[in-house]
Order: sequence, then C-alpha cells, then structure tokens
Amino acid sequence: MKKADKHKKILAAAIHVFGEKGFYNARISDIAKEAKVADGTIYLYFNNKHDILLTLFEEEIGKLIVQIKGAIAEEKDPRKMLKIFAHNHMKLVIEKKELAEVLQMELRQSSAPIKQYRNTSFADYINIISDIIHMGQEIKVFRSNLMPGVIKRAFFGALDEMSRLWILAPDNTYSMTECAEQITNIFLHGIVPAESH
Amino acid sequence: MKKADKHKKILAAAIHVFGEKGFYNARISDIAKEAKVADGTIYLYFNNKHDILLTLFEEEIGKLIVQIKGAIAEEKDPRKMLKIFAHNHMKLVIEKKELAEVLQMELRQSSAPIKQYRNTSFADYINIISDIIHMGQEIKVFRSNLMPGVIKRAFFGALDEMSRLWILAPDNTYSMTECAEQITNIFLHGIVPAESH
Amino acid sequence: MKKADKHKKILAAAIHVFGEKGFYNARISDIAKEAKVADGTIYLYFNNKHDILLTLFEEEIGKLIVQIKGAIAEEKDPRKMLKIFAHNHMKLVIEKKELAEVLQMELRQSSAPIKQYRNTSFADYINIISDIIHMGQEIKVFRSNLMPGVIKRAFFGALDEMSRLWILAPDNTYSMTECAEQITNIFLHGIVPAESH
Amino acid sequence: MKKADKHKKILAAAIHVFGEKGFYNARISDIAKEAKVADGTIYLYFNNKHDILLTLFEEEIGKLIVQIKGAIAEEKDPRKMLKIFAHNHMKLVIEKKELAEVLQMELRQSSAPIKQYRNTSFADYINIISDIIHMGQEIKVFRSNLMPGVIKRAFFGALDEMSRLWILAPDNTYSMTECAEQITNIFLHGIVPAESH
DNA sequence: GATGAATGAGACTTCATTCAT
DNA sequence: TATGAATGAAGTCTCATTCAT
Repeated sequence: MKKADKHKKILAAAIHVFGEKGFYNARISDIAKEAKVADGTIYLYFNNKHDILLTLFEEEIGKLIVQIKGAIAEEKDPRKMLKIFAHNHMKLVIEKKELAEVLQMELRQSSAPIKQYRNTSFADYINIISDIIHMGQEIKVFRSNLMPGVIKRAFFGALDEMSRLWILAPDNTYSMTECAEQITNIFLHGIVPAESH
Repeated sequence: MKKADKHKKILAAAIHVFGEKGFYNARISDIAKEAKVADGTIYLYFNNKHDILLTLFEEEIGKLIVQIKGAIAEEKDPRKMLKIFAHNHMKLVIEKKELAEVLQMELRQSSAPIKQYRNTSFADYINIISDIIHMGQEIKVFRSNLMPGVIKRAFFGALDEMSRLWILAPDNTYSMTECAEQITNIFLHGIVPAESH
Repeated sequence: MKKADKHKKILAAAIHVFGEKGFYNARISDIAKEAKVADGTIYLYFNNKHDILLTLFEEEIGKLIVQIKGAIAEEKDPRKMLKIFAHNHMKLVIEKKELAEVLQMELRQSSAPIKQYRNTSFADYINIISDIIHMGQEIKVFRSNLMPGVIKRAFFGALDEMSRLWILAPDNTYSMTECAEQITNIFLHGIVPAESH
Repeated sequence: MKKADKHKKILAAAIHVFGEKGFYNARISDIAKEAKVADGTIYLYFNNKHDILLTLFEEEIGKLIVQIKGAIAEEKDPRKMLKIFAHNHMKLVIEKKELAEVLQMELRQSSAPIKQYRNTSFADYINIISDIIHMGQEIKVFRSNLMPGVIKRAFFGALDEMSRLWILAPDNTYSMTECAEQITNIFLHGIVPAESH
C-alpha cells in the first residue's frame, strides 16, 4: 500500500469515528482499529490528534469547494446558481454524512486552531455564496440594499440547520431536495405573497 | 450566602468557562476557581461535569423561552412577530454572549444526552417560530406552499449563523440589530426585487 | 440527652455501619445519619474515623470479657467451663451479630493500631481459654503434653470460623448451639487424657 | 518480557503490597512501583483495583487446591490425610506468607464480590477437609455422630487462627510444624471413636 | 515503515475533617 | 454543644503519545 493510501485510510477512519463520537470522545485507538492500523502508525502520518482533525478540514473542504465551483461554473443566472449551491450542499451532506457530522460539530468548537480555521479555508466555501450575491446585485437580479455578507451567512445557516436535522434523524419526512428547493425559494422570493408587496 | 446563590454562582462560572474553552477543555478546577469555591463544593450542587452542562441548558433555555414569548405576546401581526423574534434573539446573544457561545458549541455535540436534549427543550424555543408561521399562513399573510417546519429551521439557522460570526468577533462591522433587520427582511420579501416577480 | 448517651448512640451506629459495609467502605456521614446526628458532631466525641473503631473494640470487647468471666465464674470443672465459653461465644455472636461482624472483619486488618490492639485487649478474651486449659492441666483433667497457647487459638479459631459461616448466612442449617456442642465435644475428647475415656 | 510474565509480576507485587498494607490502604502506585511498571500498565492487565484482588484469589487459591490434593493423593488413611493437610497448610502459610496474609485479611471483608468468592472457589479448599472426614466416617475410623460440615470449619479455623499468630509475629516460639502436629492430634483423638483408643 | 506495549501526566471525583454560625 | 456546608488532599483511572523491536 502506498503512503498516500494509508494517509487516506486513516483520514476516512477519522471521519467515521469523529462523526460518530465527536472529537473528544473519539479515541486514537478507535481510529486505528477502524483504519486497521496500529495506534503508533497514525503518528507516522499525523502529528497528533488535533492534526488529524485539521488535515481533515483542510483536505475535505478543499474538495468540496472544487466540486461546488465546478457545478456552478456552467450557470450564468445567479438565481439558478443559488439553487444549484443549495442542492449541491444537501447532496454533499447526504453523500458524506459522516464528514458533514464532523464539520457541524467541530467547526463550532472554540479552540484556537479551529477558530482560526473557520476564518480561512471554511470561509472560502461560504464566500461562494457571497460571490453569487455580488454577481446578482451587479446585474440587478438581486436587491442591492441587502448586504452580501449577511445573506451568505443567512443562506448557509439555513441550509446548515436544515441538514443538522437530517443528520440527527435521517429518516425525517422532508426530503433534502425539497428542503433545498424551499430554502432557495424563500431566499429568492420571501415568505410573504408577492401580490401583497 | 444561600444555597441557591451558590448554585447560581457555579452555573454562572460554568457558562463562562464552557463558553471560553468548550466543555471538554474546561476543567472542574477552572469552574471552581471562577466561582471562587473549592473543587469539591461543585459536587455538592451537581452530580458531575455533564450534569452542570445539562442543568445549564435546562435552566437557561427555559428562561429564554419565557422571555421571548413575553416579547411576542403583545403583537398580532405575524410579520412583526418574526421581526421581534429576530431582534430578541440577537439581543439575547449580545446580552448573554457566554451562554450563547456554550449553546452554539455544545448543542452540536452528538453525545446521547445532548441529542435528546436538542429534541425536547431546545425544540420549544425554535417552535416559537413555526407557531408564528402557522399563524401567518392562516391569515394569509404568509404563503401557504412553504412548510413551517422548513421555515422555522431556515430562519433560526440564519440568525444562529449570523450570531456565531458576532460571537467569534464581536467587533465586526455589521451591527446585530441591522442583521436581524436584514434577515427578517430577506425572509419576508426575498432577495429578488419585487417588481421582477 | 447526656453526653455519654450520644457517645453510645454514635458507637452503636458505627457498629451497625461498619458491620454492614466494613470500615473502609463506611462513610462518616453513614454513621452520622444512622446515629441521627450531624457529621461534625461525631468529631466532638471521637478524634477521627479510626478512633471510633478503636474505641469500639476497647469498650465492647471489655464488656464481653466481663460477661464471659461472669458466666464461667460459678463453674469449677474446666471441661464444663470450656463448654460454657463456647456456648457463650456463640450466644454473643447471635445477640451482637453486627459487632461480631465488625470484629471478624477488622481484627484481621494489618494496620498498625489494629495489630497492636490484637496483641492487648483482644488477647485478654482469648486468654480466658488458656487459663481454663491451665487449670485443667493442673488438676489432670486435660492432657499436659498439649500446649495451652496452641489449644486456646485452635479452640477460638474453630468457634470463630464457625460463627463466620453463620454471620454470612444466618439461615444455615447447623444451629449455633449444636455447633458449640460439637466443637467442645471434639476438643474435649481430644484433650482429655486417653485413660480417662 | 512476555505478557504473561508481566501479569505475574504485577500479581506478585500486589500480593506483597496488599499483604503489607491491606487492600484499602494499598495504592495502585505502590503496586506499580513494587512491580517496576508505570501505574497505567497495571490497567493493561487488570480492569481495576478490585480485579487485581479477585484475580489473585482465583489464580492463587486454585494453585493451592491443586497442590494440597496432590499431597494427599498418595495416602489412604484419613487420619494421616488430615495430618498431611495440616502440615501442608502450615507449609503454605510459611512459604507464601504474603499471600496468606492477603487471604486472611481480605476473605473476611464483607463486600459483595468477596462474599460470593468465599462461597465458591475458597469453599473448594475447605471441602477437601470434609471429604476426608466423610471418608473416615465411612471406614469407621472417625466417629459418625459428628457433622463433617462442622468439623471442616473447626479444623480449618484452628489452623487459620494459628497461622495468623505466626503471620503477625513470625518469630514466635511455637514452630508451625509443631502446631500442625498438636492441632491434628487434638482433632484426631476427639473424632476417632473412643473404643479404638 | 509498522507495531502495540508501556508510559505518566493529569482529569474527575470522593470524603474525612474543619469551622463559621 | 450542635450543625452541615465547605474544603482540598489524594486516589483511581484514562488515553495521547512514545519507542524498542
């Protein structure tokens, strides 16, 4: 097995274990068992337990950004881009449930390295939204009196909270696709009927 | 000092310490020092470390619910109620920054008792939103083709994500009041200009 | 309530609690609750936890010695005295089950103060047996080629082991009286010279 | 060093420390130091402090039973078997003084697991005596009007009490061999029918 | 590189004892 | 004298990390 493979294998195991138990309740030996390596082997690939989490954030979120940018690239209409973002986000949550779980849990922690992390790589992901908003405001399909910095967080927060529900109880009645649809719809048009504007 | 006072004092210290370091990085001795009691004293008022967190949730969220319901009670228009909720939530975050920090961090954890907790007491808080939505749909000021269960989460998620930003960096440029305003505005009317509907 | 009464009450409670849980598993607060006094009150009557145990040994064994000497006093025949001792010992075990339990458990401990104790006050109790043996050897009703120091321990050990069984399971089939009888019988017809058979 | 060796080493250290201080006064760190391992290492071999004691009982008493049965096996005369048992018991006490000390102390404790233990494995050891008595009663060398269940305890109790003396003060004047001799003598000439004298 | 037994710092928690009331 | 809340020393046990094989 190549070095990169074992690195991947350990990271995959970490996603599984962190997702299930949370970072602090996860044991290095849990990850080692899941990855089918010895405890000590993990330290040949990572500096320490925190490093596994950080690496996991870095590498996996990087992939997400690449993927979602690719999905949006072909589209020109910011309204549709927003819809694509929402659907893509939900799809990611479903396909990478365990990773989503880890991100939801650990990105909220306030330990110094994580705080810093939220301000860099993770921000890139959310900034995709504000880029879309900017674009929409320039071509006047979005109102210009709303701040992109607020909208991006509101939009992401809405999707994130919705996906948390699904992660906690994946058997819920609202399909994630329908959720993405409704949330985009709400953000685009509001909940007050158009005629009453 | 009365017994109830020491209970409060320890809980206040716990909010401070948990908020600063997170549950798992907080030491009982940190809380004790903050509360200016001996380590052992904490165990006269709480069964164990987890119990402090649970009690904290139980007692503090209860208060929030009471407060926010009071704030909304006088209002009849669901649109205004939503605005009041948003403003009140932000006000709470500012006034009880440390508590907000703890809630944001720990309610995401996946340990069994917390998961269960999210499904009960905490749900009551969010359900205030869906109640408002229902009301609005009945009197036709809100569109009826949107699911209250989705809206409540989207709305709460938006506020929550916004307040996280403020908690991490309280010196940010967007005032929380302005945020509450914009988020309510987005939810009510959408980001697409009305005339283009 | 007089001072002496509270002293007694605490001691009685200690016998109960030590008997039930053993010295190390007994809590001062258990004894206090049993004695219906505050924890702190105990320290007005005893120096510390160990002191309760020591006092208990001292005072209670003292009583036993007085009682058993009284029971034997009227008798002249060493063979009958031995029988009386056995019966009396068993009676004590039954009547003061909890005290017996404490003595059985704690007199075996090897902590310094207890070791010392076994060599003094408790020895007095057992020495009643060797005194009887001596007497019997002098008037030739007991074989003189057996060492009183061995017999006293063997006899006490036999009774003690038998009573341990009863303490652990008071509902056993052998009555304690019958046991005392048999043990005395065994010892007598062994230590009585063969020619007197 | 093989895994089994370290298990042994820790157990040997535990026997030493428990024998010296008693279970409750023994510290895990004492045992670790004695065994020349780290505190944590002990928990790789045992679940907890109590488990060390239980394992110690289980493994060591098992060995004693095997040994003593072997010693008796060649003999046919129940009277001689009893003598062999007594001598062997005393020899064990001398050779395994520390283990004997632990057994004497801890088997008297009343904690649930130990009580239960006394009723199972330890009972096997004492039952060797009653088996001998039964045998002797069948071939009429022992009186049949004495209950084996009483005799076994009386005999064991006598030996046990005697060995306690030696353990507390190994420099005493009565040699253990002589004690075994006298105790057997006392018991034999009591349980052997008078007419066979 | 890989292993996993060993380490030992450090956490939580208990409870005998004190002392202000 | 009596109380019982408070103390804090000290113990058991966990687990990230190391290192000899």
